Amino acid sequence: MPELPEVEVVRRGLERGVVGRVIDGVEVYHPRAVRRHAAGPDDFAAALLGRTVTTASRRGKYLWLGLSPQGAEAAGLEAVGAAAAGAGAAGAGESLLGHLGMSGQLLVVPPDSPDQVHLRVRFRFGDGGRELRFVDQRTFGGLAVVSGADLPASIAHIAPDPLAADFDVEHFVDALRRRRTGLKRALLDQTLISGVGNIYADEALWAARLHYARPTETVSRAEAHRLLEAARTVMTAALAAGGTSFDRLYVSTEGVSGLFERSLEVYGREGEQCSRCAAPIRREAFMNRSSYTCPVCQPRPRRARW
DNA sequence: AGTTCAACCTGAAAGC
DNA sequence: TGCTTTCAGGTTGAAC
Repeated sequence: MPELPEVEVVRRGLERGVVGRVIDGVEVYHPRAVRRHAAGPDDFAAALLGRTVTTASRRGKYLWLGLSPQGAEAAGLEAVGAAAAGAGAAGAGESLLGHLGMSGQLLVVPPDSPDQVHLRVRFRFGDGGRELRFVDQRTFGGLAVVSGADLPASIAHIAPDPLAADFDVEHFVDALRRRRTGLKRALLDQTLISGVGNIYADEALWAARLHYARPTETVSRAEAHRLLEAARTVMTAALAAGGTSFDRLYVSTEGVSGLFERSLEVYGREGEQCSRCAAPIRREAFMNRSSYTCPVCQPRPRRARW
């Protein structure tokens, strides 16, 4: 699934492709895609009609589109201005919140382009231009209209991500060392640090020369800083490359794959040589998925914790 | 209260 | 060839 860099690529595409436009048609083809919208698919569609998309935001792997106030659909630009003026009030406004899950895509495509096999929701716009389509093979992702524009209340539990301006490094270091779990489990816990998934967790741990089973309480402050810096470096580089695409399940809003796969050091490289020490990269089962490490650069701790 | 794990899905690839 | 098993970028809710 898309992790922070991939979701940020999509957010930028939405900013270019749908901000400032008026939604004038919503079709939900699979109710599971809007299961987080408690009032159901019909209410989901009705709540969006006539509203202007004002902003495209992201925290970790969640993204959301700010919506003009209901009933302010008359003129697109006017609505944008009204929403911007009201954005100062805490908790005000509504948003279209989305998560891509393991296989979700948000595509901005011409209305006459053929429907994708796993098309779940279609959004048409008043200008008759490109549509927004939510496509999701496995339906782990989803969309909902929620309250809150700055940070929707429903994702208040998600921690800031390491590329966010408000990420508090010292708070993260303290919170990490207070945990009683394995280091990779902590990295994947979106309430501690968000945006990191299985790929970038393994890449950051390799770059910081730390093993995933290190008990968090034994991680020094310096090691925690090193790990965070590694995560920032690898995700920034991945973003510059357009993200990581193993297959066609992750693509940008334009349908373009990312190129970072070729820069991965350990993830998906079982048996290949570590670029630092030439030892063969090892793959192990971990939390019903896989972890990739260099057995030499990242020795297993004597006291390991999964 | 903090931590862990099964469950939610579809499809491609590997195994037999 | 075809059937079965395994695996895939994630999150939640409930159990411990």
